[in-house]
Amino acid sequence: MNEERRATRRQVLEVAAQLLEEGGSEAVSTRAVAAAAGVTAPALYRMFGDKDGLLTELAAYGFEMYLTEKREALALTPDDPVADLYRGWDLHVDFGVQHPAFYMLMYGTVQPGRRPPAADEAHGLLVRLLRRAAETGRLRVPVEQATRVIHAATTGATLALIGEAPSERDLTTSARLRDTVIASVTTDPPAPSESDLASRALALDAALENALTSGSPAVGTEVPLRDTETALLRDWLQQLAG
Amino acid sequence: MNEERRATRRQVLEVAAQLLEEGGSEAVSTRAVAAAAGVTAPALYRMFGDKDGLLTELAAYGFEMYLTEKREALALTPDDPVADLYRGWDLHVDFGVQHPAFYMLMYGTVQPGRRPPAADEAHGLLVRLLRRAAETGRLRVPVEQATRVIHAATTGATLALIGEAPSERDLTTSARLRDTVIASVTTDPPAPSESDLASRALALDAALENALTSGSPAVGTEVPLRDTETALLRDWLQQLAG
DNA sequence: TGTACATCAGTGAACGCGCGTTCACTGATGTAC
DNA sequence: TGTACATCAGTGAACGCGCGTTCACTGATGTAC
Repeated sequence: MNEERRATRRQVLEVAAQLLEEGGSEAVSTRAVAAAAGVTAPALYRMFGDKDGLLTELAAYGFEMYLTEKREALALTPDDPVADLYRGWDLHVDFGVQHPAFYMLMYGTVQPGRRPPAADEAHGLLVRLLRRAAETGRLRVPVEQATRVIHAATTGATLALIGEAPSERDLTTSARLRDTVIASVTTDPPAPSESDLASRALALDAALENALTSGSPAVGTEVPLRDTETALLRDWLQQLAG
Repeated sequence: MNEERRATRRQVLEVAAQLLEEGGSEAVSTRAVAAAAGVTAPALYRMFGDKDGLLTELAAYGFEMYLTEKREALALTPDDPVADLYRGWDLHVDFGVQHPAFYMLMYGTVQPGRRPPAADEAHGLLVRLLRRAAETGRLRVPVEQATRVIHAATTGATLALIGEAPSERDLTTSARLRDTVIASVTTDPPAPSESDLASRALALDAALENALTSGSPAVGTEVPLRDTETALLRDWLQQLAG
């Protein structure tokens, strides 16, 4: 009954999630989870290996919850990737405020240099958004830099909100920071007449990146240059962008 | 021997600080601190009340350390408060990177709506800096708003840096965010010819705030209006600023 | 179709540990006469 | 100056607890003949 086992596992995670939301990360002990889920301790160890395994899966569960909650809102705007950046910011902050304990499990830095994998997935989501913006020439700086800046600012805004008592929370701080930061890495839609060297170089670079990393080359995605030539070209593009 | 007791207390805090820096907050248990400091458990309880008392004093000790480290760098620039904002940002981030465990004790949100008092003191430092900027007409938004935005962005940048492995840390992210955010709340030095309504209104408001809250009125700091008049005036100033 | 065996998720019970905290007591210091 | 007493920081030892984890075992399920 593989099916049944997966259901039990799922239920254990739901119970753990509830404990986390109600009592913070301290409330999530192997014993508390096992007891609340009506499961014996060794059964839990068989499922998740050890406590760390449980927490990792719990973080993944939280990320899945995030995606489920925001599914429809996450639909991409066809021709305005920058608008998606604004929406992405708000969804991120909103999730953090709604689920502070989960957010801290996913984004709270426990040890220097160690990030939970769920945060990586969320990071990937942001990178995809920014790559799309770069492809349409809306990015003023390289994707990597934009990612770092937006990530730092978003988590800062969210954690600051979480740290405040619910009564004195002020969402305009997040909105203000959002507008400032996103504006600083994006450009207005380029008018056909004007030639913005930097953003066009970045747009081409993003397209190259995409073509090189995507598995199966579709029409228009083959790079007809040699590897060394491509590398040199991308180096020049970076220079034009800088 | 009150002197001696204070020295012991100090030494216990130093030992606790060392444990914190080496092993993170988990390493700071009452037993571990007592043992490492060569003190019995009840002695430690007599000194700090309970574990929470110890942690609170430890956070305060960390803030004191911050001030000591940065003492000379914190000297204010006489006529450019905005430059001080830049410097303050860098000092903050630098401290966080140098002392991640302390930083997380001081700024890491443990429970929603609860902030350690040491963070309040650091917050006060920022408010003072911004009030000075407002007084010279260099602020584009009210002090309160500027504080929130800068605080969120600074902690976000610092925590992001701490979360990265030391090898892949990139200080330009912090610098970029710093420039963007500070520029968004400040203005260039006002030229005498142009009359920037908003920033002048804010400058007057900041001066009023100062005059009202400072204990002993010095020359030029008395407010000759009635309370209700002052309140109305400040309301108008806020409107002009908005 | 029936029996013998292997696999393995789950059980009941316990392991040792480090934790925060507190007990009854000691012994040094300061104070009053 | 000397004695009696009060104060109180510090001692040695223990409290009970919840923790992560593991033991030997059961019993249901699936597989081979």
